Amino acid sequence: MKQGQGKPAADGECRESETAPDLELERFLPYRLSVLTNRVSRLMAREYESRYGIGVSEWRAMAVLGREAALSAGEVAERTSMDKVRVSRAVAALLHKGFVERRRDPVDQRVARLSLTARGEEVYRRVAALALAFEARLLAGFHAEERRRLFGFLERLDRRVLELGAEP
Amino acid sequence: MKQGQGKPAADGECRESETAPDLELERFLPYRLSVLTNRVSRLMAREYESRYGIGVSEWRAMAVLGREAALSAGEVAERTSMDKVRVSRAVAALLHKGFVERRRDPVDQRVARLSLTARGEEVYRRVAALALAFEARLLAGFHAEERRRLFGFLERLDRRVLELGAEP
DNA sequence: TTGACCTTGTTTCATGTGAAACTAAGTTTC
DNA sequence: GAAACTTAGTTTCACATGAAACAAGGTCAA
Repeated sequence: MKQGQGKPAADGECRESETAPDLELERFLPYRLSVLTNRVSRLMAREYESRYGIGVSEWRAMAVLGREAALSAGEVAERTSMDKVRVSRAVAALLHKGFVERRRDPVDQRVARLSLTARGEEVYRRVAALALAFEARLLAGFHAEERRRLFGFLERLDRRVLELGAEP
Repeated sequence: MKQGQGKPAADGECRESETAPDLELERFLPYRLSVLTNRVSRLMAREYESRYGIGVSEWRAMAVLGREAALSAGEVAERTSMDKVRVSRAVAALLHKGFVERRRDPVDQRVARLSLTARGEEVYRRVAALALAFEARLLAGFHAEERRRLFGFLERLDRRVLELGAEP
């Protein structure tokens, strides 16, 4: 099924810039990451979206507010790696659903202090449990050492991509 | 900066379902994958978008057509893990830009056989080279054994997520 | 050969996204 | 103390996404 009539890249000659780079998507890291990530996200989101009616952005905001209350929108953005627009919308939705409450910071009227409501806390606990269970199933075949290594790799790649993004 | 006033989860008691699961986004695999992937994709896409005016979907379609010509849209979808809507639009854009040509399959008039044009081939070669160079920079700190391990992990996770998605 | 069904690919529609413009509040400078 | 600047968060706009409806071709059975 492979190699319908691809480019075997001939052997000898190699006209001009016709180097025909050997790029196979299956072995290309950005592609593999993208496909895997989308599958993981979709599968997990499906669960809490259908059960609790919240999307990924909302869940991320709740996840940080569940551990640390009275954050500003900007702090939520930092901790979730989302931009401020996405946070703004996620928070608006959560306010509307009654999972988050907002009060203006008395010292600086521009910032809004965000916290989970009682209902929000409840949902947070459930979704957090769901999420951890999902992760556990995902990593079921990995023993402790492998998990460490996996996270180590992701950590290194993340640092690296930030470096590369900063340079040019 | 951490632990503004989070939930230290007390120590002894644990009312009702108040198990307060310990979910820290930084240590949560789906989140880590998502953030890393988005950074990688954005950074790389920026390069070829600005230079060659093609987006991620278009690039993926070209990547498979560059190795294997006369594919149907459905086959492109399979090989790129994109759905048929995305492929349809990517192909429409590539046709418009003159990077791809389409001819109806004489045997089955429903399917369209897609191939890169000469210009498409040229762009394919350049973007492929760009992509491979980018990947090389990304993996610069990984020696061969680590790369193998990394891809092995991704492979296992991918299989696992497909299993989990198929079950329920 | 005609009618029921399936398959390929496109279009519609409702939603999510982020860059840039914007509003409101705070700070600085002279 | 008021113009100039900065910062927090929202809104606008233009575009990407995917589920579902659709059109057009193909297959199968009676």
